[in-house]
Amino acid sequence: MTLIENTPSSLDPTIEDRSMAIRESLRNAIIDRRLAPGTKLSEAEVGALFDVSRTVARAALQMLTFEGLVKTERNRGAFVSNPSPEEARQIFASRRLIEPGIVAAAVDRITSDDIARFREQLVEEERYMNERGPAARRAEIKASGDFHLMLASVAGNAILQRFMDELVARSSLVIALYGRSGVSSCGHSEHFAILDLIERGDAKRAAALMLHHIDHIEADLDLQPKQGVALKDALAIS
Amino acid sequence: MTLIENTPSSLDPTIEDRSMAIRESLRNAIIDRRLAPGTKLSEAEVGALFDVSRTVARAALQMLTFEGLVKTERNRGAFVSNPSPEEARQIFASRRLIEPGIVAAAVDRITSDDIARFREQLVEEERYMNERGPAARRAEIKASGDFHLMLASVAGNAILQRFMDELVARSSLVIALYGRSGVSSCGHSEHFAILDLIERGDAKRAAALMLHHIDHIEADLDLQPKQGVALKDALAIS
DNA sequence: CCCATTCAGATTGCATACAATTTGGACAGG
DNA sequence: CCTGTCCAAATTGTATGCAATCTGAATGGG
Repeated sequence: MTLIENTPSSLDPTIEDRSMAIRESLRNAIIDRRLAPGTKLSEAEVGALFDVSRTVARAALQMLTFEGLVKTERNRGAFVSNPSPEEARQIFASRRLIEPGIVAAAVDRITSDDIARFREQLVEEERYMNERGPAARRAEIKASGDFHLMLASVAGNAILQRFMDELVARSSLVIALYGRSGVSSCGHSEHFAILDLIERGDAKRAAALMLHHIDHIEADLDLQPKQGVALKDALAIS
Repeated sequence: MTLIENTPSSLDPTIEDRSMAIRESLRNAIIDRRLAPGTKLSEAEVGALFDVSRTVARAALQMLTFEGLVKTERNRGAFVSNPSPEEARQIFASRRLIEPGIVAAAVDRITSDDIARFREQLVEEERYMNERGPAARRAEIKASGDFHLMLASVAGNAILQRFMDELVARSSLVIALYGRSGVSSCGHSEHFAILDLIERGDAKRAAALMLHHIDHIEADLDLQPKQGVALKDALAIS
């Protein structure tokens, strides 16, 4: 019996669906800020870019719309989300609610292997911090978010992990729009401190520091309505 | 200038999309237990039922898949979700994390108008409780979930509200599969008690009671793997 | 009698064609 | 010059057709 299943490129097991692959690709482009908020994502254009029909491109855009990374207006098309200050506040309020619990769950489940992987990740994060240039900045933002996602993964709750996927991605958009300094420099050392507390099994302090950390991230934002956005929203409301 | 927009049936403003309407309809059928877990939802069948093409039906099923109410297997089709005991535990763990925070937020924002609406809702819930028959049971389950959703709506965070939409709907599926007594009778009185504490502004006790309430709901479950499900999962893993 | 193979029917995955809607500009009137 | 109307190009919404895949029963061999 021969293995007819030749598993063409199975690095990621979830690339069963081409629309899923496109979603991932666009997702990364959005959270990396290669696609700016407000950018139009026409079905034909996306389809041509990935060499698929509009049907598949449309499915990918629908998924991103569900995640809140893309906003579609009927008969007008899909655009990279342009979160309002109010949306930004809600995103961080949600994170304040969820992440301390994730940290507490991670304390109970984390292994020494996990901790080693976390340290590697934090070292990489540090490396990008010391580099210059927009590419390093993008990588730094991505790595910073990945810390929170790894934590969610260790916590062992697939549902919360999915919620965090969404919240971290949308946070990245918010920081791109309203961030004062790109990335708060204290964030990185706080990641280290949180990991230390988790390693020591101090769930209470780890959760408290995570709360503090989220406050810091949000404090670095300047949540004033952007001119263009405000105008657009006003038109949408009237 | 005549109003060409004749707004045919605009009770729900979000029925701009036919696929959205189908999603709502199927969603209600699933959480009402008119569609049992495991039921196959073929694109052609759904399309014929709602008099749309497979394209539109497919979009609705994709949305439900994203919400976790439907599970689709590639080249096989979509089925009403059959949550495993582990999934059930994760759903309730998520609710324990999120709902106390929602209650606390609701305390700060609730108006006397809201409270009146809540009391109406609870009276209706009580009415269904005293009725007999499967239709009343379905209505009771729905009403019981609606209490939690109204709370999320009052809390004023659209993101958390969407998370709760998903969690409550999936909880309904879990209760249908693993519920010992259908609906725990103490749940209703706890709803009243929670509302009272919210009205008095006692956020701490209200949140604590909500936690207790969720524990009660989960305690009423018998989270043993169902035979058929276990077999199916075993095949999927092997 | 049991088991592996094959094949037809059914269903999904995807592409394409057509209808409906929006948009921006041309154009006529004030 | 400004304004309102109308139309054509472009884009989305939807239906449908074809290819790929799965399922389950019929069939032939052991």
